[in-house]
Amino acid sequence: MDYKFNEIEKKWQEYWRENKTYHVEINDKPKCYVLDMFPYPSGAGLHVGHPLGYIASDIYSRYKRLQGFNVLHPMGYDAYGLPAEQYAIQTGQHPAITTTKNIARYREQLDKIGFCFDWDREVKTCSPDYYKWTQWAFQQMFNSFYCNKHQKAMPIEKLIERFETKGTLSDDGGVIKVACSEELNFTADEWNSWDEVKKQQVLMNYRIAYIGETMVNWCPKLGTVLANDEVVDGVSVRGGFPVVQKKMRQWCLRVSAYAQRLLDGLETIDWSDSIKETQKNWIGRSEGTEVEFSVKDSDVKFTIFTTRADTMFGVTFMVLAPESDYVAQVTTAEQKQAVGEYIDYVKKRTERDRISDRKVTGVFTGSYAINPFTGEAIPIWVSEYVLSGYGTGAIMAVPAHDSRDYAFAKHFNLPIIPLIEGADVSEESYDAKEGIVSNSPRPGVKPYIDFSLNGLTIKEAIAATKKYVTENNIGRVKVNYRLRDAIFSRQRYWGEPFPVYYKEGMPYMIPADKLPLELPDVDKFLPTETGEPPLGHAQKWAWDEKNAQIVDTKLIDNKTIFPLELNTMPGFAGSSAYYLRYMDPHNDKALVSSEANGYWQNVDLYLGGSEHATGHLIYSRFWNKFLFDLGVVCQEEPFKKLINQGMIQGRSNFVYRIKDTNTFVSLGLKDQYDVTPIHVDVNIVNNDQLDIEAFKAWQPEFATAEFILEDGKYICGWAVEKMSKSMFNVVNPDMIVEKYGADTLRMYEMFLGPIEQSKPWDTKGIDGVNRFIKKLWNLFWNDGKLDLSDEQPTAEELKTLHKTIKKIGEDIEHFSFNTSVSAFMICLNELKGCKKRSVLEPIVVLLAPFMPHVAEELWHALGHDTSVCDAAWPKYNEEYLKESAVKYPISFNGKVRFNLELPTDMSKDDIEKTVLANEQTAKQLDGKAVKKVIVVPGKIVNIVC
RNA sequence: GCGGAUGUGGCGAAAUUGGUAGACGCGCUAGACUUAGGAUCUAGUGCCGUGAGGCUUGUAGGUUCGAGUCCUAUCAUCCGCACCA
Repeated sequence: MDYKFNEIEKKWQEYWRENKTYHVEINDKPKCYVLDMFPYPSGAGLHVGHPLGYIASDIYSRYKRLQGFNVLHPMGYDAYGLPAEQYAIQTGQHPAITTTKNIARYREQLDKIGFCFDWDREVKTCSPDYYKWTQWAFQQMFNSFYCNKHQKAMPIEKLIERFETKGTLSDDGGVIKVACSEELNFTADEWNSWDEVKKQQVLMNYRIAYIGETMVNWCPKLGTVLANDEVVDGVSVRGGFPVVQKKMRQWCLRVSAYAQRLLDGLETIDWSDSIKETQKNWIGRSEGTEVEFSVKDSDVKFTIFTTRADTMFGVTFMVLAPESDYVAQVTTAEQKQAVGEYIDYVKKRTERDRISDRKVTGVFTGSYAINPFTGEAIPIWVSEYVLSGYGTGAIMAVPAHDSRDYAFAKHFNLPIIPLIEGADVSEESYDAKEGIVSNSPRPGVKPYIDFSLNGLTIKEAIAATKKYVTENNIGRVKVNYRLRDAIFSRQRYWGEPFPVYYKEGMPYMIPADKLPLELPDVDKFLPTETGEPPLGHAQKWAWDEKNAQIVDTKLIDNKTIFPLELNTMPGFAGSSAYYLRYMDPHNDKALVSSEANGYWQNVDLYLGGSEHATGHLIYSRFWNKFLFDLGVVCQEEPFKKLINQGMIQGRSNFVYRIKDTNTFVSLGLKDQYDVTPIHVDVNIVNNDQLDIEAFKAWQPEFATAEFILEDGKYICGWAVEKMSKSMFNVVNPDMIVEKYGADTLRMYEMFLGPIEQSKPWDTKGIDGVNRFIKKLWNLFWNDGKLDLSDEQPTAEELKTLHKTIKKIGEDIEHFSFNTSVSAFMICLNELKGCKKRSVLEPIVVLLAPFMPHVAEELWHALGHDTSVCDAAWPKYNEEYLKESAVKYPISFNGKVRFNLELPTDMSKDDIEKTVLANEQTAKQLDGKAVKKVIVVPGKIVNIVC
């Protein structure tokens, strides 16, 4: 019987759909949650790289199910975002329409591959019953603040109560420890005297979702702000447009409050080292000291941050960031013009300029700071190499031990004082954190304070300085993070609307029972002429506070009818908690019920690309931790284990046209001519051999092409490039499915190599996998009928079977799917046409995760009337795996080696005797006296002579 | 500059974690069956050498009876962070 994969695949895909084979509900079995990063449905459809991760997770899901787990394996769409909107602007189509179309196309393509998704749980981030919960979470963040003492988010009411009774005074007499944008200090009386607007302004300083006036990444071409992870090398990730820094009022999420927990959490989860490292870098924890400096002949004091508190005696100048508020305070009248000019110069420079040329620039403010350790007056400079956004935006410069300070000192001729014994700073700074401190204070200098670091190691000196600074109240120990708050507004249309209206300039949340606030229709998607976001075009986009409803924009009177927020949320809003929604997708009372969350807990296995390391995977963890603080979810980390599948690159093919002709020369002969390589559609090339007729038909200009062949063939050149339409190297999964079947596609994608590695797609080799499936298939059938015997298996057959059961199970647990495919091939070779039911039936179950359609067909042919998905994973028996003899490598003084087969149960003494009695051993020994025989049990025999 | 990962045949890759390197597949060679072959089957295939034999896991050392695997340097490629004080 022929292997008619398209009939089989169609038949079982329908069967699974009709029988709801993959539908899951909470039951009393142990759970397993296997999740793929949901796709963004672009217009291009899926290429062969997209399903790689889906196939791997599908195999794992099916395996876990066969092992008796209740497996949640859902799929959905991340449907809001910039590309759909850019497309809408270009084509005039509503993004909702193109998105719906794209989703349908994705679904069609996914269905052909035979995944075990529970489609009843599908989510789309752009559908109102989904984004209701995105908006809800945002409102919870607005109504929360982060308490650093308890290290968790708390209701803002608690903070208000506190302000009403104690202001910002904490129990220990300091300022309350809460995450904020700016440290405020006020009494209860002051608080109580303020009006509503002032109170709201102050609260904004503490809310987890807040409006902040911050430097943002503004992308003029896209007409929107972007988050830090959406900008690379000064250009936008989407589109590659220039990005400039601009101060704007924006919604922000206080992700930075969670920096330490985001860092600590990494220790508890099973992710790859590289992605953990990437997140650690992104969070950028740095432990240091803040030290207060006063300005000479002035009341101004300012604070610097340093990780090298041991270098206090080597400070020779101070540097402020150009954006720092201190600049205006310390600039003297004489220097005012120079500083002003410098700041104008810095403003003109973009992020990109700064990255590309690292010129040493700066200007003296005219003021001097007093070093609290030496009493010296040291000049205060302004320079762009100090960043306003990190630390305090001000540094103490120690040119001897910091290369940037060194470059600055050399350029402006400032003094350099080495502080480490033996450090030579004549050519470059000594940045290493190793050595013994000296010159602290310098010998012969009258001590300003009674404190010395001389003779200590750097580590000890840092600790000693911290202690001194803290005790003498001139500073404090401080941990800084590079992680910044996430900017949460986008001046775009195609995103979640904020459930917010404005009264007297302050934002208010629309009532929770009125959610979702649905995205209104607009006729233009471009920003309005006034620079307002596209929602400014909406006809009905005002909030009637009294009647709690949306009304016509024209009615806004700012008394009872107020304007609604015009910005929308960014792409990561909808993708931050979608894994929770899958647990309980139709619940309209809660994001997820506590029953559903209590059962499914969190994601056991998460598969997706590593490009989300500093975006989605940070935001999701933050979002989940916030919901954890609220008590909405029971697990602090959303994704227990993460696997980053590699990218599938394209393998492009080239033809070589002889210059100024329409003649093409085959690869092997091209060096004899002056040729231009031209990308050719990989779909008309087979094993690098060009289908000449198809090529002529491909594009009109090639219709009359002529060819110089080698061995009667036209051989194409090739290169590995990104898979993209413009390279003509996109391979579509449907085409593979059509030609070879879904099972072959699944097996082959796994066979390509380790799941985490990036690799080019190369259709060469797919025949090998296809051949395996055909051979396997033919083993079962004869003359269109199942043809298996009930004979007992031989010891060899049992060994092969049990070896395979063991191997496949271990491989799946270790996500080593490529070796599983090999193991199946070896198994088939070893069985040598064995047609015994007792051997083949368990193998069908082993194959079910990999090639579900074939397995299902065979399973039913074997007489089962339920799905193979409901079978039990076979257990292997160690008994059958025992070797009758083991091959021992034998060496003589490490020089000569050969192998000897010995029974496994032999004692050490017997092994020695047998080895020495062995003919080959005797020959090798050649009369030499044996000094020692070493036996490492089960492994090796050594003879020392 | 800091950090992470990877280097094995013509190609994709294995290697029970320190024990006969190159499993399995592709490709290639020869043969069989075929009107035909982009079908199927059989055998061979790391490199050098007619040969016995020698060499071989980026390079150079080291530990070990024994190293692809561990240690130390070094080179190459890829990725993340980066005037972060």
